[in-house]
Amino acid sequence: MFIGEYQYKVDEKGRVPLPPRFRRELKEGMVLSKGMGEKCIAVYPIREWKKLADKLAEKTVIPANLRKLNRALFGSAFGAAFDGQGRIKLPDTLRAYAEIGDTTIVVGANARVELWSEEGWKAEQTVAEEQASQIIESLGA
Amino acid sequence: MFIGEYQYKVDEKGRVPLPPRFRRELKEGMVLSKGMGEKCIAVYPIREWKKLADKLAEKTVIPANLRKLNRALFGSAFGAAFDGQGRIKLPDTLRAYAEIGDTTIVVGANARVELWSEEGWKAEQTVAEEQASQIIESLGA
DNA sequence: CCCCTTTTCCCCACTTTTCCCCACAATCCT
DNA sequence: AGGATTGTGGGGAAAAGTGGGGAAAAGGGG
Repeated sequence: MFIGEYQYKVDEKGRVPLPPRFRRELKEGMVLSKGMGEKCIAVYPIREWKKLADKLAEKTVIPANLRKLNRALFGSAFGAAFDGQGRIKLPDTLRAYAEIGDTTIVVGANARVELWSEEGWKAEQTVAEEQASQIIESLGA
Repeated sequence: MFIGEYQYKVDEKGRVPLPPRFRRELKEGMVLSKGMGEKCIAVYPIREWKKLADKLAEKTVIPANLRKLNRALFGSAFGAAFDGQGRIKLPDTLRAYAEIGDTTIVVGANARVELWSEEGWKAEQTVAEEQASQIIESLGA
């Protein structure tokens, strides 16, 4: 389970360190892809990625919108691994898609990790909180 | 069950002691997150947090608002544990969110604990009292 | 086909931050 | 009043963030 919010610099070579707390779950490898619907980079542990891929493969009848999702997911996917310092390299295409400059916000989102630009994360946050309080109360917490 | 209201100092390193009475229930670990809707920090015993997380994980759905909830909840959540002196460290993002300076009010709220700024707690209290009297009367108490 | 240029990747080193432990002072309970 | 527990502060060791240099690989031109 990934939780927390961290800010890191992206160096001129496009490298980003991930929080040490996240590294254990990602050590076996990870897949980067476009965030579904949002302007962010999604980071899946290799195991979670496979589960996701299997779920999509099961559906023999594929509605058009799912087919689009398929293309967006797999077409934009890159494998990644840590260097000796716990950093990964962001592919230029994904970095441009998420509009990440020389700083990024790393966000734990349960089964996956997300990388945001500062501006994008701020905007997302304000929208999310209002809905969150309502749903939580409906869960009885 | 957490009850009572206590005032503590936040030292320059962002550490806060929790009331000794609370420590037994939190000894196995805790999760800090934004008090959804209110400007405070919510502290859940690890067991309570997992119950909440499981309820969300059940829903394999993809709706955008649930995705956003995931982000708001898990993104603002941080694991925490006591140091040798019964203190925890407040993450900077949460501390800023709750506008907690060098003093905080620790409030027992049944299944969870809440950390407030002095001003925020005062304001919340006056509002809460009015509503409480109404609700109690409606219960015939 | 070879060599030179450019890029990528890996490793090293410095600086900063974090975490853990110790110590003093005030308070509570007996 | 005495002892134990708790609030508060600070120092030191360990880990993490950041940047840069050099070797290996890839690409292009002679």
